[in-house]
Amino acid sequence: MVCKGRPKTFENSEALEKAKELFWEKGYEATSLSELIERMGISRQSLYNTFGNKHSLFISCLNFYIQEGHNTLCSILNSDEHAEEKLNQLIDMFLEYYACAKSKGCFVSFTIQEMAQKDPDVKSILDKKYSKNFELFNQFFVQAIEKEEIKSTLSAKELTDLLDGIMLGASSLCKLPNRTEQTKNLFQIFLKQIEFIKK
Amino acid sequence: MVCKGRPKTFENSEALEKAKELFWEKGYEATSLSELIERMGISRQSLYNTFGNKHSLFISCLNFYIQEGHNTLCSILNSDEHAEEKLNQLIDMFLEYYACAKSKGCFVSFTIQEMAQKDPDVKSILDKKYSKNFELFNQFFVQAIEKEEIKSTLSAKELTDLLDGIMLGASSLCKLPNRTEQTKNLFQIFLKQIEFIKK
DNA sequence: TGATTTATAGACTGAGTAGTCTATATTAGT
DNA sequence: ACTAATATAGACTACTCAGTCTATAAATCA
Repeated sequence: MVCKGRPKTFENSEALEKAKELFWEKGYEATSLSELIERMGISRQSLYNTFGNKHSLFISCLNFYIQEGHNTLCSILNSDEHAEEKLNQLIDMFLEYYACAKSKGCFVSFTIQEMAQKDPDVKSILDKKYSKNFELFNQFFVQAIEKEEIKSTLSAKELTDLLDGIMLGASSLCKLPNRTEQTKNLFQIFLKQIEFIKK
Repeated sequence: MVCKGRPKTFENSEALEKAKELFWEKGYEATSLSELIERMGISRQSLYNTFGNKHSLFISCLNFYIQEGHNTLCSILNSDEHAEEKLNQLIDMFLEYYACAKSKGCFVSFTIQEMAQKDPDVKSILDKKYSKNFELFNQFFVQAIEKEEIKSTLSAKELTDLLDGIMLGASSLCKLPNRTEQTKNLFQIFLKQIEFIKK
């Protein structure tokens, strides 16, 4: 079914991806519509037609980013690998994607700081994201302990809280200059909490 | 020595304090000069006469905040108490002042996210702040181990990195709704890394 | 070809921005 | 009382902001 009318010159998902990167770099307030239009490569009217307004575009970007992150997380944690391998993959992914290579930090962390308190929509999205995240990690640690792949003096819940907290900390730390070593070190300290059992 | 001319109707430090609170709440970009003037209770021209412009006012606020925090930290860590008591005071102070009571989070964490990458002045200030912070914590742990007040499977440097990381994480986490327990829990997990030795 | 529908380029709007200027108020010193 | 110096209230400027409007372009369908 082809539609009537002049066809769009862009893909929604590609434009959204570019908007996401700009908001990720600059935050909500510092990003202007002119910049968005330029970066997304679409006209002003097309932006409003397709994405509503600046705020709803931001919300779409945030949800898009969160969904991507969730998919990546699931694909790592739901594999058939040993828990140690999964954790290493998780940490490598985090360091590569968020923390070190580009020092971009994490869009969600940025948004927590900038928007969580003043924007109810954002607050609700972030709240749900972290609840879901918690469930995912917690389930992983519970199962890994049950399967006797790992042992720790910390409980599954404590390991979850600690990993969550360290990831949040790391995504701020990595935005400072020359903190790559310290950022990586945080995760090494986390791994020290766990004894891995190979069968 | 009294100066010529019409006297100011405000104290610099009081006005700065109020500006600091506004920037802390809203960040740099979302805070307008009109709001600053209103909150500080001074005239527009007085703001420019006394503090330069919006950017230099922000820098002054940031330095002011960092200096306050540093003083508090020093007064806790340089006391004659046992290391356990010092750590408890530190954590209580952090939770009370930054994390829980007001859920305001930490001005520095906010600024890392919003400004560290794009503003060289801010970047340099934050870099120095965290280097100084690291030295302070590291020295504390080195001495506490030397004095045999604490023992840990982690080194002084690792304890320092972990505490730094957890504080950064906590100051993001606490901005989300209903994360008080999880925020507090992070520090309890940290304390589990340490065995305290009473004489 | 002509009617209809959708997309786009770019002008436009009203509000708000950071920062400046001007006129006046309030002090100290002579 | 007059001068010099500083502070302040508020008008003003040039610009940018998010969002809208208009005219035109490009497609389908009859």
